[in-house]
Amino acid sequence: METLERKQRSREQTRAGIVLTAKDIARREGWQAVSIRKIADAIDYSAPIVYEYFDSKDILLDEIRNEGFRHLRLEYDRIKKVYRDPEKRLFEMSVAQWQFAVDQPEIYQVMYNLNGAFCTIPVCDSIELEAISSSIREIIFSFIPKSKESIQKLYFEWWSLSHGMITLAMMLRDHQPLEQSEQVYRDSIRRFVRGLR
Amino acid sequence: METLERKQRSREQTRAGIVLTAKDIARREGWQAVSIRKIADAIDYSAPIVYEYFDSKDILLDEIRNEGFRHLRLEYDRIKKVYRDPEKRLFEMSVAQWQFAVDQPEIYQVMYNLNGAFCTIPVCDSIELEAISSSIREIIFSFIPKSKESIQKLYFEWWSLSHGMITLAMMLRDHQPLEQSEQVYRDSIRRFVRGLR
DNA sequence: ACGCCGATTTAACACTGTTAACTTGATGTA
DNA sequence: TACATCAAGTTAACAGTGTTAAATCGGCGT
Repeated sequence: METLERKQRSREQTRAGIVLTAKDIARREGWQAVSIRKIADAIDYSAPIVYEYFDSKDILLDEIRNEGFRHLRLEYDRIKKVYRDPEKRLFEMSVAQWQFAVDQPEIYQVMYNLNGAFCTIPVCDSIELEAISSSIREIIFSFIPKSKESIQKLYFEWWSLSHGMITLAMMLRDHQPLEQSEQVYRDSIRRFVRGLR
Repeated sequence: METLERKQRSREQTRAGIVLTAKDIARREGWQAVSIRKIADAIDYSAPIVYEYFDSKDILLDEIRNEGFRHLRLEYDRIKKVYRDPEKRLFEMSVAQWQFAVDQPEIYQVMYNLNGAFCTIPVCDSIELEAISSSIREIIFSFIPKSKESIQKLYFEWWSLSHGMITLAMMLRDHQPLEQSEQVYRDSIRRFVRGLR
């Protein structure tokens, strides 16, 4: 008989396969084209098998979303290790967020329910998101120690600026080249960070 | 026999009814809950009737989206008539955009494919959007006459700031009261407008 | 009375998420 | 060897989706 670990390993492999193909379909055809049956076909199983790994499509999407936030958090941790200057840190984190959205747009979409991606589980409940949030707030605090409310306000401003530019840059990508948008993004973030001083 | 106008009037009424119920369902249950059959039921017709007025769901959504942009443009025109100072104009237009998104979130959602709303017709192809865009760019130009590229850059910055704050404020509404977000919005827009000077 | 025409509906197709019921093959036991 | 058990996986079904072709039905003119 096969050992229990062996079974578990194969379980984790098919689980990973489900997540992978979901992202793959989303990347190529958009999230509205992602269906359980299509995923099942791709991993050579029938549809109900997918439900052995994820209780619902919603939960699958939530998993992918949190995977995205986790990835971003790891990037942030890496940046925090490399740079000590809070200004540099915040700038590099912003750039990392841009790069993430450009490299894996389908993940960014499911994180914020953009462009046909739709997960009913509230984003704000995500622990991963909370980790990211406090990570950024911490840095802002580290160079202007103010009240919780002021930090929250500044964090909201930073997030809005970054998120707004990313989503609009995606939307206008045929109308305004991404490199140009990125330049504006970097300038704006730099100005924002300077403004914190 | 009924006159042709009479027929046309009733046609336009049911057409308006379709649009109205679509928005109504979206407002109460979200865009992912809007279906042709549900709309048809609400206006006491069978599903195929809807297709007499809109060739596809996509086109219906596009209509609603453009209605939204048109509404916003009218607001902008009104503001331009009331105020002469470009700074005041841009500020009031920004506030109008905020108010619009708060009052009719379902429209704002379909305009930008947010939260389950999904229309495959590219937003950028909308003439109404173009009208709005040039309206804003015109104002920015009116107090800093620069090159087309610079104006486009500033417009992109303004739009990102506004759109980013609106979408995140919606997302965080349970976590951070809308009134507070609006205050931050007004402050940020004011700063942006000042910065143009 | 008949035929036409336009308005409207029914029925169908290929999908969707999701679940219950079934098959199938391998294993352990008498 | 024969039988029971059990897990893995499949089929089939339900209610819903967008969309379209075919059928119905009522009123009008001839």
